[in-house]
Amino acid sequence: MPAADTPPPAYRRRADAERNVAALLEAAAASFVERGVDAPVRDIAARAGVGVGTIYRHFPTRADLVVAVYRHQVDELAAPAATDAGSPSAALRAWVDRFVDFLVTKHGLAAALRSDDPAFLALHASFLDRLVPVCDGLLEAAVAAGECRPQVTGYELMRGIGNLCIGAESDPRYDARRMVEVLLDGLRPSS
Amino acid sequence: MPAADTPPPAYRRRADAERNVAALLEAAAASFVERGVDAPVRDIAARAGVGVGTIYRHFPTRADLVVAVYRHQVDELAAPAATDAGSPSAALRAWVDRFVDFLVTKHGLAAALRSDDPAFLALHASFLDRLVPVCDGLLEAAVAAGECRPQVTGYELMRGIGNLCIGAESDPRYDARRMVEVLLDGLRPSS
DNA sequence: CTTGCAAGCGGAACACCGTTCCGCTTAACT
DNA sequence: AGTTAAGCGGAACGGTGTTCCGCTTGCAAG
Repeated sequence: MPAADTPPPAYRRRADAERNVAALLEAAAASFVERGVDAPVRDIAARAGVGVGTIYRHFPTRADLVVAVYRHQVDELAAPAATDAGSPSAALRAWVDRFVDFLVTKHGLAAALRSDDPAFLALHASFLDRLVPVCDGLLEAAVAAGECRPQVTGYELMRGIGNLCIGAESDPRYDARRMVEVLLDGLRPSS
Repeated sequence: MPAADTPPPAYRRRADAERNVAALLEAAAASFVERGVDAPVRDIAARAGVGVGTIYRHFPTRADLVVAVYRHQVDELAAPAATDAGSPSAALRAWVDRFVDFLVTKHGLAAALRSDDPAFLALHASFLDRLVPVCDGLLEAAVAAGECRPQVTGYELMRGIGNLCIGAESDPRYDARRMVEVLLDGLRPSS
């Protein structure tokens, strides 16, 4: 499975291949916006002006494509917060807000993270490997400061937040942000 | 769309049809356990010893089949609690526990409730119509007693709980029950 | 018991999807 | 210009949901 995004891949890729990968990433991003991360392979290929075989050559599994499309945004989530939040729990809340913003704007991504479809398996691994340590660090700091009860692990918290974001984009009566807030409130030490 | 479960359907159904409906319900229930509520139509039909056309005749949409299979359990959830819980918030918690138990033991049902697949549309309506009033009543009582903050609607709470149950059956590191507990804790009045 | 009819049935057929595979094209280096 | 293999396209396959229509059969009337 090729890196598919990092500019210097050890030994050069052919120029047309490079072009196709770029076109595919752009086409996939557009299709994901319009039809969600389950957008049909053929649609993406057609939009990029390539055959379906070309998709599978560069992105053997759907997860590879999704990861590549959202690589930069995940990088930003994995990076330390730009501004100081004042307290460990405020820092946790700020990060969770960013995470929710990311998920809520991606059709079907939150659901894909919970899918047992083998094509999405690598997605769990990739996203969680990157983000769970961040979440865990923030959570443990808040716990150490006595601002959170140690009820859940960082992993569980991320999964719970991800779950609360599922379907939010198509249900005007459901406010994922508020639900996540309530979940975090549930971690506050009892009076 | 036939009632498919109530014994007296106004004008009698043919005896073989009645047998087939019963066989289908049994086959579907078994398939749902083994392969989840997305079990292939052909599998269910084969198991019941009927053709696929027969499924669609009695259950035009997958939602109809799912609703029929779980009808009794939903009825129980819609019925008032058998025992007095002591306080409105304890009653809410008890009911939520039952709801979670129901969802967690059904492969893919929680996810189906969030699916935007048109075949599942009627599922949202049916389940929510039955259960949201119950949840709303319990929640409002708890709010009135000052045991819950009025942060969310009964609808949102049910959606949130349902979401927290997605994928729980296949992830040993994730405890849906505990997450739901935390969510409910988030509704307690702040110290 | 025979007959007529429509409810009901089966499964072929169709549309769509992910995925694989292989013969052809073409970039890149000599 | 020649050589080579990386890369490409899209036909083909298997699995799905869904529709459709000719045949079967329960059932009631004669």
